[in-house]
Amino acid sequence: MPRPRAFDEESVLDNAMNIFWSKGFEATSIQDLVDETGLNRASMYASFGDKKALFLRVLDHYSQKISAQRFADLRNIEDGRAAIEKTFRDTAKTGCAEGRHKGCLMVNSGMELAPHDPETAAIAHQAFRRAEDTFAAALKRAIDQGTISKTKNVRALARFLTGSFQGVQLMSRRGADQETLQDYTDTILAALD
Amino acid sequence: MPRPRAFDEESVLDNAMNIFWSKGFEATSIQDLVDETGLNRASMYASFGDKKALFLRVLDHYSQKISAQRFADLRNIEDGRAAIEKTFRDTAKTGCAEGRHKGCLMVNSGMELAPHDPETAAIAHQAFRRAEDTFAAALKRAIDQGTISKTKNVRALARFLTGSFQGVQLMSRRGADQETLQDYTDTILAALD
DNA sequence: CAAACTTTGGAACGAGTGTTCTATAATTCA
DNA sequence: TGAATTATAGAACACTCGTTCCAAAGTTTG
Repeated sequence: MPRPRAFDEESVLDNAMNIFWSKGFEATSIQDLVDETGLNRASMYASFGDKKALFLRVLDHYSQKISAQRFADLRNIEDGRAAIEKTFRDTAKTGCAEGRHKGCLMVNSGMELAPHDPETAAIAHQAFRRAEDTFAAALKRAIDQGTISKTKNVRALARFLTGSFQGVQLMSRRGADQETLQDYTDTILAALD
Repeated sequence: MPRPRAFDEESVLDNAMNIFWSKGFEATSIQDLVDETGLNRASMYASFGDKKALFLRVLDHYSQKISAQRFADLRNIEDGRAAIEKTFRDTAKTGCAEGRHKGCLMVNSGMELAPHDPETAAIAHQAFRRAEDTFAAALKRAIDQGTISKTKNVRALARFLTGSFQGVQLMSRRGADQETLQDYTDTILAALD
């Protein structure tokens, strides 16, 4: 019965995500979103609610589409140590390859909003809690496989890797050069020995 | 001849710094600054120029007053390894002690503005380049003193420590609990072995 | 075809933004 | 004391912000 939508929700979220990712929440205006998504203001408010609600949708979209991909290898590669190494190497490579240095939306948003916005804080907290668990699982595999010493504290190491992952994303957003990022990740991975 | 200023420039910068530190550049309004510094709008513009100029002054102020203090031990403690350890332990302790989790203004600002503001990007870049050199100097001392293996790559390790330092600041701004921060820093320091 | 219903385009809103202006107050030097 | 000079207070500015409203357009079902 109703008039059908003229836009694809997924691609609108993609576009909105890229703006928030690049500029951050506060610096992104509704006008920016209208311009970049091609979507009309009224349609935006009708479909997604206000700016904050759209942002939370985008955060979820990012989590499912980008983060999931970033951690796919970490989950799927059977060799635990190789999984961790590939995750960091790929992250570092991507980080200094992209022309616009954007880092990771989840890290960026946590930094920008967490201290004053409990909702975003909770989402970011949960996301990295999950990352920590994923690292822990890979570490356990590696220990079972004998590529990491069983004397290591898995939880502490997982926290270290999670923090370091965010550190790499941070450095790449700040525009770190390839050499620095390489040294950084090499030393992170050497900490597994 | 002129009417003397009714405010102390240093304490105005202190107050302005705390707002920017807590809320970030974009989310801080001129009204916030006026309210918190007690300084009149006109006086603010006359003395510091526009918002961006004030922010750059604040960044410099932070660098001299806060950063310098944070890295004082790293420079001054003769025992290189102890200097590094104390720097990280103190940073982690401060990071989860403060009621309001603010992190490090230089890290925050680099994250928020670097991709779109060359000025801030350059200031942050220089600041952490200096930090890297300070870590490198401490590492060299430690190697000379025999507390760190001379087979280590000093530059790579310095870059790792600089990235990790920012990672700790990031985590503490995101509200990481003490246990996580502790595990994180312990593992960072263990990488020196 | 016509009724029902939703999206669309674009104007409009009030509030808040960063910034500037003007008049007044305060101090010092002649 | 009076002229010169600067800071202060607060109104005012133009603009952008996020948000809402309304009429017109479009599609589907009866």
